[in-house]
Amino acid sequence: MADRSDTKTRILDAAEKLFAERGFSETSLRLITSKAEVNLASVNYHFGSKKELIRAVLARYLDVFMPVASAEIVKLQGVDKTASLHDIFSALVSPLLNLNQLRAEGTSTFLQLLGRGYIESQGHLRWFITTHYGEHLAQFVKAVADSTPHIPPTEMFWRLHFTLGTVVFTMASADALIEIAAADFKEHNDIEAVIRKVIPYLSAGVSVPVN
Amino acid sequence: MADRSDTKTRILDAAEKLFAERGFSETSLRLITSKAEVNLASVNYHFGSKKELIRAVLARYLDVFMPVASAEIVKLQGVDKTASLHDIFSALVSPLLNLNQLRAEGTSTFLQLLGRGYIESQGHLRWFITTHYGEHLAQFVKAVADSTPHIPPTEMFWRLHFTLGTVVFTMASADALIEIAAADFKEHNDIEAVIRKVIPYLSAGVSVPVN
DNA sequence: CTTTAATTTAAACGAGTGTTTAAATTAAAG
DNA sequence: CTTTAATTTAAACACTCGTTTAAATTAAAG
Repeated sequence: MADRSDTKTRILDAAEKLFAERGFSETSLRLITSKAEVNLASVNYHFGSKKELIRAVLARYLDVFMPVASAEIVKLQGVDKTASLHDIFSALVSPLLNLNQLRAEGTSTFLQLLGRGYIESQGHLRWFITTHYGEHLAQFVKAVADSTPHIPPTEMFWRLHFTLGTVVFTMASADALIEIAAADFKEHNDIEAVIRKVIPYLSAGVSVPVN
Repeated sequence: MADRSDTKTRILDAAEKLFAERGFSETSLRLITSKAEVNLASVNYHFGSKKELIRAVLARYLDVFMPVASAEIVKLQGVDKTASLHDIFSALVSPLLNLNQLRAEGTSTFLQLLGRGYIESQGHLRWFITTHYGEHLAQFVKAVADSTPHIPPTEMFWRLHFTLGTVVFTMASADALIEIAAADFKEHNDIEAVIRKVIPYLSAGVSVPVN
């Protein structure tokens, strides 16, 4: 097996790019394999099915991001027992930006994939993420809850989903929004600028007193 | 032409229900016409294409909602020159709930359709909404901007899109979230409860001072 | 070198999609 | 009643999709 992984990698690289910019169901295997310059059948040979390819694309990022993000949260809580919401969200910025070292446009690709995943999937991706990375998610949720003891758990449930919606939608359409902002306001942003804009918004929303 | 509109209405009713709960591209014309108990070809006969059917489904709600919402904003600004963000968002609640008188489950169907529309559409729905209801949207954006003069226009651009993301994502998955909240927290919500929960979150996020 | 395993390839399969057509049916107008 | 128009119907069209198959090719092992 010479470059057995070469074909796999070519597929993953082409797939993640296309998935991120057009969504999963709008991206056919024929488009992926033609961009990757590999045979159509090689997807099913190496990954089994399109569903498993989607999971593999996401796992390649999540396996890197999740442990690093977890470590940042732990580190933050070690330093500051009463970390603010803003601090907690900010702790995720460098793990996110590190993905640009993993692959070009890694950060925005990952965030867009996450957005697409939550928007499109009828369940199999939600299931995949929560069963494979559930402990990390639970740890993050706990950190957020501890930082805002005045918000009851049931209210926090809703606000975290509001937050998920904000992030997911913003990231899925980030490219378009950045373009519009440049055209209408002559303000040139990248994905990091968007992340830094959204954090105060989320922090304020999650922590606003009830009633 | 006896019940010419009957077939059209049967199609619209079946389509909006299916579109709201499974999305546009996941809903085939064959599924719609079988639920509506009409012939497959009648969709193309009455609406021309699937795209135009989608627009017709949305227009049936927007034509009712937009003028009423606009009127509420105007009324609010007449009474209170310095209406708060919370007031402005709250002014939309009764126009939204009025849709339940238009059709059963009207409010949640409309909000879910809006969410699906913004999430799924590759542009034609965004274009349709902004060109047909642009003045209403501009009026709403102005009201929000006037209520928060400390937020510069370019920052407001981003925050309104964050808001759109929150609403759209929450509403598209509202049914699932309401179910989970009932199962996990024994808290039974309807669409109105969700709307009332999201307003403080949005208000806080949009108005939080920059830096 | 020969054998065995892994991979790539071209082709086809079967199912699903939106749309179109032309005939049949129903309603409206003269 | 007859003619004309509107609507409904069944069938087919043309296309795309993910997946499978079996043969050809390439790499690894003995």
